[in-house]
Amino acid sequence: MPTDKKTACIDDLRMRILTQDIAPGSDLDEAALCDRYALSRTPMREIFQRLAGEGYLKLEQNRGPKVASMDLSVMRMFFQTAPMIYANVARLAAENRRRDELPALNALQDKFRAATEAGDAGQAALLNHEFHLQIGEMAKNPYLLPSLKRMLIDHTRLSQTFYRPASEDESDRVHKAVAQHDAMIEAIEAHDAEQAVELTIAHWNLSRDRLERFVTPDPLPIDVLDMKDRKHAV
Amino acid sequence: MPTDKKTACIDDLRMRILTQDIAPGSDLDEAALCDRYALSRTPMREIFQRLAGEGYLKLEQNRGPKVASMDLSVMRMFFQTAPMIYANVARLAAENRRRDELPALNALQDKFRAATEAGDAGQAALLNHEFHLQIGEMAKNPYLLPSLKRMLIDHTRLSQTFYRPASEDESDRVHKAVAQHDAMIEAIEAHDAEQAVELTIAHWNLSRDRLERFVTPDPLPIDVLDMKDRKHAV
DNA sequence: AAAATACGAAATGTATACAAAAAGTATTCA
DNA sequence: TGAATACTTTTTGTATACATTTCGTATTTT
Repeated sequence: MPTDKKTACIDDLRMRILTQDIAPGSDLDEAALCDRYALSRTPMREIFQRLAGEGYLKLEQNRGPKVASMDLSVMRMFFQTAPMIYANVARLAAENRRRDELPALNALQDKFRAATEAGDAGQAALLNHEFHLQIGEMAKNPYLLPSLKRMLIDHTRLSQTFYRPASEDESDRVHKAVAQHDAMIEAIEAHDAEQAVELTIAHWNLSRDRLERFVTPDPLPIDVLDMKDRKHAV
Repeated sequence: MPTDKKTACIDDLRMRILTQDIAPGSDLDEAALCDRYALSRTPMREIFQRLAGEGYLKLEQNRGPKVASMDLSVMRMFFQTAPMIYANVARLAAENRRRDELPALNALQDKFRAATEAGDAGQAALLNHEFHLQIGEMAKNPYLLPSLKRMLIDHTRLSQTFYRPASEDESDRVHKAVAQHDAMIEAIEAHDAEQAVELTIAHWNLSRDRLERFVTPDPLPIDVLDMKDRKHAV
């Protein structure tokens, strides 16, 4: 079945972008990717269109696809908008979830917990992504879902360091995040919208500082950079 | 330049979907559209992918594209979510608008007013769409924009009757909507976020009742429909 | 006659050849 | 040497042929 090859390619590209294996802002080489995934140009270009629609890529006339960038001006909006989207999605998920959707959420949480305990940071970030995406699906709101998905792309890319705790304090943060997921599942299962919102805000506050630090790293020493390199560094 | 043909096709399809010239839920005939717009299948399929990404179409494996449907369960979410998205976009637009973006907004409002005065309902609805889209662009928030765009698709499709006032009372509504646009421009120009939010809520409240009535039309007489036709009618 | 199967026609998906545009390179001319 | 231009190569866009899947129809079988 050749279509599996195509979805496998899409999933792999998404994963590589989320883990920053393919860096924000970098160009994609159509021919190379066709080669790598054993697809011809036509389906590969359809994949680019799809990923662009989801916000992973940016397409322009007569040039190759670019991975969505994460400049500082956009990041400001990220931190401003995230709590609103996440909280409202959580509320709707608690209100509208179906019983048969809960096992999938629990399964993701189990895998997520295992990844954090195993210290597999990349996998933990991806499973956290899927966990919140599943909550998004349970909200049953086709208008908010695209915004949530775009937020989660950048959130996951930013959080690549979150699950690789450097200190005791940061390790404690990860444990707290896992516990918050458990509590969120409970609230959603109990149709407790207010609790789900409260937990989501707490969850956001827990990660915000860590994410912000990743956005604004220590500036490079300016004097050793000429103008050209400096432009690149920003 | 053959690319103009392509963007013209996209724009025309968007327009036809927004005006319900192509009905929600209906299937698109690839071959017929290739014929109509004088494009071969490859660019036409890229167009389908793009429009699907924007929420105009829905694509499934091995079947033709379908225009996004507007079932009642989705409409419930529409009315629940719209004020939040619109209000937040308006706030951000007032905060972040650039001076050089105001002329475009004013130009759209002029055309919009002219369309309402000329009684061109379809054009008025489309220009109202563009007006709010322009506000969305001015908000500079790539996370909210996709949600706004999806809301506006359904909003515009629902509002097809709004600008075709059947009574004196409804005509008054249209005048009020035009005046609210003027006030919103003023608030955005003055960087008055609170006022922009307040006006947006009022604008929403003005149209909500009218839209809701369009969602739940009088049911068709059931006894003259057999099962097959009934399925079609819903 | 009703259900099941098999066949054919239409559609959807993919590969590839060709066309147009952009980018890179070398050559010319000052 | 350096800027400008022409040429070549590479990349991007489009058309079309072919493969695969789906759907409608007719035939077979009970």
